[in-house]
Order: sequence, then structure tokens, then C-alpha cells
Amino acid sequence: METPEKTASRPIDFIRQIIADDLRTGKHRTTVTRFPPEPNGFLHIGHAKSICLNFGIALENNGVCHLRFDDTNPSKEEVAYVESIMRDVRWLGFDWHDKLFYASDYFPALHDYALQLIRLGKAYVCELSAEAIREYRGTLTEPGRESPWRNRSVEENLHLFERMKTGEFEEGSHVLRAKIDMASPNLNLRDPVIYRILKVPHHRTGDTWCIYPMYDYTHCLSDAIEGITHSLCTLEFEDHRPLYDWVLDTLQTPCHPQQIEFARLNLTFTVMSKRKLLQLVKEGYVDGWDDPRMLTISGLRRRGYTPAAIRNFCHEIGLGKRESWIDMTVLENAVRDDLNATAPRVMCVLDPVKVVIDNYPEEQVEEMEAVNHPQDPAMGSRMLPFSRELHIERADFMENPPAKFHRLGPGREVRLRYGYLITCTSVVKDEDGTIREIHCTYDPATRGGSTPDGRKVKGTIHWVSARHALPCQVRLYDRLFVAENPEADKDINFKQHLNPHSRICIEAAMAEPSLTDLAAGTQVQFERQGYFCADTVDSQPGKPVFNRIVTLRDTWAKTQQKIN
RNA sequence: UGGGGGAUGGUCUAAUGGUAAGGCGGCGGACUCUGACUCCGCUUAUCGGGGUUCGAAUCCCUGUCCCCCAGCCA
Repeated sequence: METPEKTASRPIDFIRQIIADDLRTGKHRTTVTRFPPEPNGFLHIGHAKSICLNFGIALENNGVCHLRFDDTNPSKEEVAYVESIMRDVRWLGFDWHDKLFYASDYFPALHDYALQLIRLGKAYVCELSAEAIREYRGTLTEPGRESPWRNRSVEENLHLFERMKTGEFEEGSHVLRAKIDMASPNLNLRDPVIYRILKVPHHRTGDTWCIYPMYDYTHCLSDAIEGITHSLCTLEFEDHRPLYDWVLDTLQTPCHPQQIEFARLNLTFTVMSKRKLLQLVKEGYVDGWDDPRMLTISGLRRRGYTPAAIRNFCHEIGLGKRESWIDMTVLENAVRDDLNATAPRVMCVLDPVKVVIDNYPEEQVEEMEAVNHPQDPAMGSRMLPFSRELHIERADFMENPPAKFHRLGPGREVRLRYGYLITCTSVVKDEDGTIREIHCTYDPATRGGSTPDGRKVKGTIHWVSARHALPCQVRLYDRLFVAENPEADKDINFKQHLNPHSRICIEAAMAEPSLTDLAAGTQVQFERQGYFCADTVDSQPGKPVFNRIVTLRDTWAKTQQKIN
């Protein structure tokens, strides 16, 4: 990992406690964990929690963490997803070394185990239709009924299963089921289907198979084959643990990993399910999986989030078993924290209005030195051209400012950061009343923004020289949803809570000229505005396009709200 | 209403029979050439009712509320 984690004092979570106990008692010498995504979509911030957990445990215990694709349903899976997942895990800063696996690698072994199950009398080929199986399963309160095919002979089952494999039967006509207990109060144990016929080519095994194993059967065996010590998953699989254990207890497997469940991540003002994210992409509400408003890993990356920020976030939120909602501000804070330390400061005027310094020589240009980071001198400094005509932020001027307004107004003095102190003398307006020019005078004794006479100036504002400014496109991103929980009301479609202002494009912001050749993907702080990143897709050489990652904390905006 | 989980300030996480702690948020203040950063202060909690105990968030009983499960998805 390139960045050391924040040493936040957080007690270890219940999973790490279990692991520490297992290590201490000698149950295990080391840890083998795994991150097992299904390649049917892009990874999102919720997956990051699991990635940081599993790979983090490996790092902490000198163990290993496998990356295993759970690719047992070829009708939903694609290589493109495999590639994006590998990229995202690497980008987050984790390394699976040579431990890259696919559940599909185990199809032959899984098939052998199925044969074993049949020979044990613990699995049978069932010819009930999908609907019939559902009916036979019973309900939450009533037991199920046994399938009429449940008591076939081992030989017949073997023969039928072979015929399923060779493609003799149609999809849906036959399945292989584990023979457990149709009366079990746990529905997962009512003879679950473990193999189904799917005449679909697989992205890795091609046409080799037309029967594919189900998750519950595959996952535990894959874990056992790989020698996983702790198999960590989310709460909804708690009910599946008895089945996980049944398969491994019934078959003679090399080991029996322990499944431990934890609560998935819920974040306010977003949706997390792959299905809903896919819907946003497919229906064009966002520009793709990597739209900077998406909380996918690729979206966060394009937005400008750093891997360290995401890792710190995953660490800060903790781990437990209760359903919890993490406030979006916690994520936003994590980037602010990281970028505050690492992002160079620059100036960019988002909503420009012209300032003319009447007593400044017409053709004169001065080079003003500006430090790149006020708390980190090692980041050096740069020179900013200063001239008679500048751009400042429209919001930094008010004709009739309220008491606490520390910025420019008629007769008021303000500091131009690293520039001069200027005082507003007059204003030029259009017919419609919008301000076109602000006229000022400057104090030559305040070069660089200093006050040799020691006078205090409340306000310091950012600016760029009009002649030297780099016009650029800036996208102001905000949260995608306006509702804290867009899925809360089942009668209201989550898309009705989309934020209509989640992206505001500014076509001609004015940036300081040093930004001209900023490399795409680089994060900077626009002073007094927020953290921005040169977009990796739309930036051109010499013509960067900026994404707002997150605003700076803005206490002025808060007090302003209170005034109104 | 069967089974499996869960309930600690606004929110997230600790305390593993012995002073209910910390982060985030919020509020107030200090500092400041970013109304940023940093620093300081404040605020608010053990789901209810019984019991065991010198002592209970923790153990027992009981009640309430919330989440998950009836895919040939994972």
C-alpha cells in the first residue's frame, strides 16, 4: 500500500477477535480469506468494505487473500466485468499475488463431489418443474412435501445426472437436488437445487458444460478447496450457513472453513444494489458505470477519490452485525482528510466577474509567488501573473453586504491571495442590473498580500489575471439522490428521488495558467472551493476538464443559511 | 404467524460482571493571507418490565420493535 493508513484508534471488530482467538489457540497458523465477487456488474463502495476487510486481515496476519470469481451463472456474467473488478481491487491498493481463482476452475471437482453426494444417497435428480418445486417447498410456516423423484436409486440418479451433463435434457426439465429435509424450518435445507441445466456458453469454459452448480453448493466447496480459514460474507447468508456446513460435513473435504457474517454497508443518499445501479446506467440517468456521481469504485476513481480515502473510510465505519446507515458526510470527510494533506492548492474562479484596478499600470504584469501547500513547505511554490484586470468570484462581491460578510463591497478592502489589498471604488452594471465590472484601487505597499502596517483584513479572496487565465470546463457534482434513503418507501420508485442538480456544468471557469498542463487524474484544491480532479476521459492536452470531488467545509454557507 | 439475526446519544463503533468511552455530526470559541486546515469547549445513549448480584449494557426470565429467508440468482 502506498499510503499508510490513518492510525485512528478503533478497537478491533468481532471478526478480527475471532481470528485472533483462532490464531492464539492454534486452530489456525495463519489466515486465508477471500473476496468472491460475481462478475455480473461493477464493484461499488459496499464491495470496498468487504475488500478492505478480507485483504486487510491478510495484511495484518501475514496471511493471504484470494480473489475468486464466483462465476457459476453464465447467463449474467461477462469478461468485461472480470477485468473491471481486477482493476478496481488493484487500484484500491490490494494484491492477490498468484491467488487468482474462478469457481469455474472447480467445475470438474464440483462435478466429482456431486457424484459422491449421489453415491452417498444425499442427492437426487428431480424432474419437477420450477413452479412445482416452489409449491412442494411449502411456506415459512408449513413444511414442504417430498418430491416424487426423491427416492430414486443411486444408479438411476447417476445415469440421469450423466444425461443432464451430456445435454440430453432441456433447460428446466431436470435438476440435481441435495436430499436433506423437506420439513426443515430453514427453507434452505428443503432439498436445495445444487445443479441446473443452462445451455449457455460460459465466459471461461465455453461449451464444455451445460449444467452449472448453484451458489450454496459451489461456495463452500470452493472455500474448502482453497483452504480458506475464514469465509466472510454479509448477513443475508446467515440462513445459508447450515447448508454451507451440511455440504462440507457430508462430503469429505480437505478442510471446513468458518463462515462469519457481517452487516453490509448502507450509505445515505445513495442506492447500493447492483440491480439499481445497472438500471441507472441502462436507462441513461448517469453516463455509465464510471459516471463520477456513481458510488462504484470506477465512478469514485473518476470523480477523484483516492484509494487511501476509501480505505480510511472503510476502516472508520467499523464492522458489526446490526443494520446501520453510514452518513454520506463520513465518506466525504474521508476524501477531504486525505486530500487536505496531499493536494496542491491552486486558484480557479468558477463564476467570474471582472475586477479593474484603476491605479495599476495598464501594461504591467507582475509575478507573485504562491505556496502550493500552506502546511507543507516541501510542496514548493509557483508564480502567478498579476495584472490590471482580474477575475474574482461573483459571490465574493456584494453591493449591500450583511454584517458578517468578509469579502468585497463598495468601500471595502479585501486581500487578493498572494496579490495585493484592494478597495472597491465603484461598480459598472448592465441594463438588467447585473454587475459587469468592479472598479478598485490597490495598495502598492501590500505586495504579495502582506500588510507592513500590521492592519488586519478580514477577507482574503482568490483571483486570476484576466489576460492569463485558462478558461476551462468544470463540473460541480453533488449527491445523486436528495432522499436520505431513496429505497425507503416501496411505493415510490427510487428514481423519483434523483437530484436534478447532481451535475452542474460550468463552461468557462477561469483557472490560473499553471493548470494548463495538469495531468488527467490529478487532484488539486481550488482554494476556498473544494477538491477537484482533472477528468481522465474528457481532458485534452492543454485543456483540462475538472470534476469537483467534494467541496471544502463551508461554515460561512451555514451561517448564511441561518441569517436567511 | 416457522426459522435465522439484531436493538448503546442525531449517527457509527467500544466497554467481554467493576467509573458507559471514542469517531463523525451539531452547537460555541480560539487561530488564520483559504469563512479551509488545526486547536479547545459543550451537547445527548444502554428498547420496556421483572430477576440474580455488593455491583448488570453485559447473566436469567418476559415483553416490544427492526432486518433477512419460500430463485433452477449470488
